[in-house]
Amino acid sequence: MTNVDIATILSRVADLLEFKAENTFRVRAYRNAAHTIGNMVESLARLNEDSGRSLTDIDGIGADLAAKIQVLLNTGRLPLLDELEKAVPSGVFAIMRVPGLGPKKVKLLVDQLGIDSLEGLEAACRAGQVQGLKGFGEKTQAAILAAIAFAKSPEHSRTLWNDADSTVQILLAWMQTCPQVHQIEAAGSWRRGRDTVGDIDILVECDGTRESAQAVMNHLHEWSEITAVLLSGDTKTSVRGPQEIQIDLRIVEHASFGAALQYFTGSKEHNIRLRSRARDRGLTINEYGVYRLAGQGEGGESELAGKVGESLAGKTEGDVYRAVGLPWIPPELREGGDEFLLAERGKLPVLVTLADIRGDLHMHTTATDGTATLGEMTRAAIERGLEYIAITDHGKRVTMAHGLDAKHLLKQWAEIDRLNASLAEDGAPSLVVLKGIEVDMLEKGGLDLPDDILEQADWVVASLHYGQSQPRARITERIIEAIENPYVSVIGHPTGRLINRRQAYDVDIEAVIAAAARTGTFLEINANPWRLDLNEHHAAAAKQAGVKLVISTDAHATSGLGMMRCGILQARRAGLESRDIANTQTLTALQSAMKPGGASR
DNA sequence: GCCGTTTTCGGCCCGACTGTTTTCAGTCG
Repeated sequence: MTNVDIATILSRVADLLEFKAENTFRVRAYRNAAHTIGNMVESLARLNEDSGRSLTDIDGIGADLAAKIQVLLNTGRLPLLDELEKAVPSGVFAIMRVPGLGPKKVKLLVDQLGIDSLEGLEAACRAGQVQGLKGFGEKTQAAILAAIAFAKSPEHSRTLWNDADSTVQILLAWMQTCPQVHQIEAAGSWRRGRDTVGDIDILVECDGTRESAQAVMNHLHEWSEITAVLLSGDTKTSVRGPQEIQIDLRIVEHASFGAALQYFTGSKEHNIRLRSRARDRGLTINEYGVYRLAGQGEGGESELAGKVGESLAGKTEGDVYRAVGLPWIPPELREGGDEFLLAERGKLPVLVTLADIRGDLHMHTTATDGTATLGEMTRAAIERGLEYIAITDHGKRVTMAHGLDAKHLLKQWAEIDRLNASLAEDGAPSLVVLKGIEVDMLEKGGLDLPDDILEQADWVVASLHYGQSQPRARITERIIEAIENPYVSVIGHPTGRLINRRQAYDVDIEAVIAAAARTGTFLEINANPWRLDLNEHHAAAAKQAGVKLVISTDAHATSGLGMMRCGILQARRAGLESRDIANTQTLTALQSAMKPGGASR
């Protein structure tokens, strides 16, 4: 039973409890636990074997959940889940996912109309049976039909960060042409740098009059890319934009901009913790500012039940965090994990930035499946201000990409020698090109090029492209064998996931990290927006184990070098600092940090 | 169901928008 299995079961329990209209805080407890466990790298099964840590040491897991997880680990089943599933029709899950339908409304539909599937719900709406129910009217019934149709149409997976970013930039440019917009920021998961983005959240400051707010919202509605206005009130509107992505716009005044940016950036879990912290201090935080709780101030009683008096903070995010005794927390860390502990102790990491990066150590050319020549990639790297790059075309196993055999590889390396010589002609070279290769871990074990060739390389990326459906133990064994090869510098995209397209292969990532730590092998954060592999949780675990990471673009064209920023965001979400990343170092420092026996000794 | 130098019981983030309502519940983020 893996962490993900356990998280899935706890999450299902939460869904079922929610449907049964159980205590919302009980539901939240199950969801929190599922969220925490799903993101943990350390396996619960193993944690259990070690007597060092117990389940209740995990934040949000108390005696009851610990006992239930123990039962799951021992038997693979959870009696509570079995019991709940007997009582609730299975189609309820699909119905609960229809936007606009929550537990209360779904329960009414099930109890009153006996609906137990999405199809049943659609039929009932068409027959006009829904609009008679208490709390349901004509509009609700129509909205449900529209929501079902939307849910059925194309795919509604989350958008890759890089794609969402394109939309964000165009949208911001459009909104800035509106004279009533004083200040504008994109927030939400885009600002937190998540690998995928669910919807785009935009925050606008205007002068606070109703007319200005309406003008700003109208301006968004008039954007040519808008296909539907989902809702529109006094300070908030939601629309459907390019590729059906939802855009939420919120309008506030100057004095509230920081508080609103904090609120709108999230995550939800982070905000719940921040606001709880405020409560502990006799304060309350909303998107308008920080206020003293009623009855807590020294200035006498107030008629208001909640906040009293003037806002104590709100112009900037820093003010809001300061009001609860914390330093400003970078958006990438705001996931409701250990960021509060770190902030409180003054131990927040100084996160790596794009400007820290000196080299790019994974890219392809026309020699295999790239679209730019060696010379073109080199020029593009110089234009980006890089100090060194490694050319890492595919080894021969990747036949689809015309992978290089030893003869062709040596020919490319001779060409690189000549290129480096010409770059150094006028004194100090502006850029050094490393002779690299991306070797493949073969299905039967071993690599697709012999050691006596790899020995001559400056930089060796080892990746697994084939035999991805082999069992966990076999895949893990292949990767560890590569890690133990003295000439392998780094493991490329270590889990093989392609976001929204392909699951990661089944690998014991803890064992891979341990082997990398033991041998001094680097692990890659592949900056390609589809990959972002290692993910933030794995990268954080690698750092914890003392492994150095390399952020590489895996560029197949000159434009691909620009994806470095996506890898940087991922590294920042993992809490990585410049010193945790090998390619923030000078080439000399990088080469002396490479593992003993490595090619560049 | 979790959690605690104010609490081991009684709290648990907070507000906008909509639709169906004669004042608010449900949903969402």
